[in-house]
Amino acid sequence: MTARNTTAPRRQPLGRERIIDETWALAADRGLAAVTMRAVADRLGVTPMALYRHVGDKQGLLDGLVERLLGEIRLPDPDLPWPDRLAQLAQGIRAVARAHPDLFPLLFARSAITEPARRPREAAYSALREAGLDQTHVERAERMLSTFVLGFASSEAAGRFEHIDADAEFAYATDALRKVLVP
Amino acid sequence: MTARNTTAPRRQPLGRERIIDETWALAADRGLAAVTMRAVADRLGVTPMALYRHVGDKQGLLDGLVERLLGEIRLPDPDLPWPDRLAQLAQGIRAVARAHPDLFPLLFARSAITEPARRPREAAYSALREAGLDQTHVERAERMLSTFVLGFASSEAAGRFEHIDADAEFAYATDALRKVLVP
DNA sequence: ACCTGAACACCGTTCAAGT
DNA sequence: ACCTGAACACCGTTCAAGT
Repeated sequence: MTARNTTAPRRQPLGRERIIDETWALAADRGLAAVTMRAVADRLGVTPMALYRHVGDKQGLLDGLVERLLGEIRLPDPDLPWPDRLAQLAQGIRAVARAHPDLFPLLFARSAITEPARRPREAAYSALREAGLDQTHVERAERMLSTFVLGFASSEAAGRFEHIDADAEFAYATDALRKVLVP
Repeated sequence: MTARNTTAPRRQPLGRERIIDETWALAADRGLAAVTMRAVADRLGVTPMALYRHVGDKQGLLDGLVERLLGEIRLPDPDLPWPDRLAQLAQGIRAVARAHPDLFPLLFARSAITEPARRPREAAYSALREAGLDQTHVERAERMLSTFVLGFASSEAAGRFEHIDADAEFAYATDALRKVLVP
């Protein structure tokens, strides 16, 4: 509420990177609801209006969070056999959902086609190609797997699998799905 | 913006049912973003404060929308064989997602355990029991199927499967999933 | 080019008061 | 019991102005 950074006014120049950094930090310690143009500006010791030049608008701020969220997904070790790579990627996505339960739903609204979603998707493609699928089947299998994994992770983050052995169930289901998609 | 219903002041008594009716209508023709305590009150010719006694708070309004959303799911014809019942239920869920794309994500945040989610879930249970699964496997299969169907429907509503034959892909994936879950 | 100040048109919610 | 009026503490965003 009171002005911040009055003793240390603008060390670095403002810019998208620094704004998203602070947005991410704010979301991490106060939750998604606390992410407002005003609050982010406050943390940067700047007027809300100053942000508009760099991030467009509020949605631009959220896009920044989606980017970071996707960047947080640990990519699988490329030396592992392909089934392990798929499993590791899926676990990486679940881990992000658990670490950022309130941010995770943002992935459902705007994801997939955007650039930052490419790296995890390519990791899945690579594993599925190595499994022997041709390109059309690789793409379809990736869509079905990611749909299930995102759905599962969202459900988990929302507490839908509260009293259930989610680890066992997830392992079982992804294994079964994989067997169907990769005959 | 201007006062409504000034010529026809409060015909019926205010109450949760009537409030949620109007909320649903508002969401249908102006979108989820237009659903505010003030706008709903305005449509009812009443002060925003009047709503609090009946719906608790803003979240109570959204819970009402979730109820209606679940109520919109067409339940399968009980005379059909179980695989068709499952398919019909899944299509019913997709249909709701397509009819209310901006409301549908609400289902992910708060669903499953709540009472209004019971009817579609019971329909799935019934089909899976008829397929010969015991109760533990019925519940697990339902969780996995609903996770996939909700994820697929959300993705579709968000436009993730824009240039893809979603019908074919959905049929293929749910069929495959069913074969795995119901051996 | 980049930031500020003031303003506009909103929000959800509390609280005391009216009937 | 049920609703209102006024107020509080916020929002995102526009616009003209400053440097």
